[in-house]
Amino acid sequence: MAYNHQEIEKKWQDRWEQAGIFHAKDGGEKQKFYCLIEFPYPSNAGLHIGHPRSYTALDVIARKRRHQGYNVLYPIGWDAFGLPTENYAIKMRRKPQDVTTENIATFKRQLRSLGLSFDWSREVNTTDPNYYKWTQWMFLEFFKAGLAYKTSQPINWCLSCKIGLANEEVVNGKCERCGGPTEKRDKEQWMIAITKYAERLLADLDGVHYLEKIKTQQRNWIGKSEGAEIDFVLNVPGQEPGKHNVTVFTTRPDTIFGATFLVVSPEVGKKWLDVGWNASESVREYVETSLKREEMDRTAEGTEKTGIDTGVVAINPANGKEIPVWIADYVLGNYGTGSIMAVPQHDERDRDFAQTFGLPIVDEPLVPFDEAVEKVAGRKKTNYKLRDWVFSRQRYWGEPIPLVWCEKHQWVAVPDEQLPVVLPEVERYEPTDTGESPLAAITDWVNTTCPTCGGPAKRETDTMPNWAGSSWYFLRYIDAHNDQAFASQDKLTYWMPVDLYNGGNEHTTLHLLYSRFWNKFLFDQGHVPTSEPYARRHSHGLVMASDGTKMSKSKGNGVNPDEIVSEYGADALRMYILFMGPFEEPVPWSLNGLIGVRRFLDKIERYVSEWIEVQTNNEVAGTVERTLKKVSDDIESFKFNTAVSTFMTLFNEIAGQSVTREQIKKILVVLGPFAPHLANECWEKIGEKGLVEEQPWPEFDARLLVQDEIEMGVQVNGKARAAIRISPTADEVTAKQLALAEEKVQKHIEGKEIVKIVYVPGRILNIVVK
RNA sequence: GCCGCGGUGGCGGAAUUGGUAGACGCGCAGGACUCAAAAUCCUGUAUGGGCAACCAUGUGAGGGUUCGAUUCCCUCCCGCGGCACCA
Repeated sequence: MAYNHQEIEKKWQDRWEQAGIFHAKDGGEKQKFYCLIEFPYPSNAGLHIGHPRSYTALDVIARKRRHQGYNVLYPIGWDAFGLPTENYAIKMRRKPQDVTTENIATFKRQLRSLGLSFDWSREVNTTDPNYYKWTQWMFLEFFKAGLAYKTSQPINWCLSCKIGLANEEVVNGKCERCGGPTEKRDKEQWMIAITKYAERLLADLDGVHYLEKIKTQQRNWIGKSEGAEIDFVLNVPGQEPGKHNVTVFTTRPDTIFGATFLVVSPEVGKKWLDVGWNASESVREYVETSLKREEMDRTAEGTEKTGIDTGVVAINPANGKEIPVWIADYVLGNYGTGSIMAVPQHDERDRDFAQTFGLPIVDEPLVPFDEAVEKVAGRKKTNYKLRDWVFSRQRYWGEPIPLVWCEKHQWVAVPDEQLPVVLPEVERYEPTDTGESPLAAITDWVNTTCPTCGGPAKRETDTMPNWAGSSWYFLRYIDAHNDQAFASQDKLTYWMPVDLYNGGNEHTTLHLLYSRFWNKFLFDQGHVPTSEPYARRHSHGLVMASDGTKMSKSKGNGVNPDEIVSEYGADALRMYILFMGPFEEPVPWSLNGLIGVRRFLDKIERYVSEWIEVQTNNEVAGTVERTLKKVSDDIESFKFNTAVSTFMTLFNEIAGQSVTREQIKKILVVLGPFAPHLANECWEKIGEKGLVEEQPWPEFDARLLVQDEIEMGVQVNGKARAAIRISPTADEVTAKQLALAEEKVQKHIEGKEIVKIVYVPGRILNIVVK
């Protein structure tokens, strides 16, 4: 018989709530443990079956820590600004505010049904003015520190979202959100100077405990490279020789003798033209067309190299030789100096180019790096691939940027006491093709007075990207209802840093990098106590559809968590999602797999129902202890799948016999983090009082962990031939005797000479014969 | 191209300071219970042969080290993720 999950899950969820046992205390004797999952984006699609993977895994850890006596903070909130909601609201002709409220209610109901041990009293919502007041305040801190600046620059413009994107949001030239094409547009944008922190973001990775692949990915993204800047004197036709020069960046100054031409990017070419370079018509045309080419097109794999000789000649400072200067779009305008010295002998791209255009390739000897730099009067220079963060969005559903433009005083920060600058509620907020934010049309709101001089002024109408609110939410959980500060210093000092943070790999170079930066900045301003926000970062794999492909709305191959919970129960979903495969890997969903886990839970329930207390059961004492230890260890190493299978093995072994009260209690406590509702139900069933959650994590009896007798393999010439029952500490003579007594062993050594016996106590005995 | 990870039954996956490969679950087959079904329980389930005791083969391919290799080394093939003309 199956147990009634709907009844018992509701029952225990209510009891937990009444007891308030998941509320973290801001201080006290206990050691703190701050456990964090990436807060969800409450889309109108509702909870995705993948969400519980991360949440239950950390729920298991959070619950275990509470048993172990920690003061655990496991909070939850909503990252609710953003495009999908806005687009949906536009389509439905509704207000994003209302849609968001509804979506959050749905998510909340769904998450609550899973029995996660969140501290709901600290719930945060990035779209709540009481929250974004502080997001705005922090932005102004960046502004006041000179790290936020407005500049006109080519940005990635998504044609269908009608929005400017950060570099990180453009994947293969396409919009990361909608997959649509992007183009370059010149636009005034607020930027935040994350590049000022490039070195620290890189160096401080050494001091945090992140999965190695996460560190590697961040390192690559920051892309540090050390080299030198070198000046080349130019001779421009029709101009006085030596009047101009060009600076190149290279990581290989040691190859400078092999430099046979220079290449400047079309962007640099444009600058030259702008200052009056009298170039040929074909050069102008090349610059024009390359600048129009989409990034994607320009950088795609296998793209034929294009370029044009400028007629300008440069002098190689190493050997005084004249070399031609070309313009080519394989050189990027926004990296290094936008110009390079081409060494076809040592660089594949330069060689390609040289071969395409018949430029010389010479093999010159290398000179030591430092010597080369000195000889040509170069300057050592470190460059990073990381770019400054495009912080403006021309959309409605985001935090207004709290700045005011005054003709006299230029950009002026809205004073603290006037924060938050509340997003005005309006009827129309569709994006515009002009690239202007919809807020620009609300003249009542836009027109204001300058905080400095009281004269007429206009509000900034761009909003922040949704990475803003998520860059600091972990700080707000610490003191979610504080209206004097984003959080009190005492509480921040108590809780920071986050001890364990789990989230998706897709955020490694976005949210994870942004929030590290944001926190470091706040640290420098004296607002937070730690330079790094997260002591440890782990990640989970996606839950795929049963055919191994990504779940998607259009394919209709998704799984609805509500249906699973109502039909099979939260405990079954929790335990299955942990069991389905290694936590860091993507794993396909299998309904049969889930049903199998549910069968196992029924088996537990049956076992406990039929349980009759016995005074001793030494038979299984070791098995029980080893299960507890293995499950404990597996939780620490994120091996939830084998933890679940260990429980299955245990129940297979104790089936048909009873265990003592102490034994069954320990089992239920350790089961608790995985299937908390059922564990409590069983706890009550065996006549125990209170909640499983109030029990200490069981201690293991080390003596019971050791088996006095094990089955050990016996090999002949490395091939398994028999197994003997033996003490794991038996001496070689005993082991040898037992092994040689085996019929199967005798058969294989008959008539042969024993050359050697390898005996590893408790592991193997190998008889080598010839 | 570069960086990282991986390749194990029909399927998801276990096992690595080198030590009986295939735990656990799914699926499948057979049986018990039942008038029957569901549920549950029991048995079997890498492959080939004997079709039972057993023998041989077997962790992407090929070499190597070792008493012993899924695990370490070399060469190669395939898949996944990230970066991608960053000089």
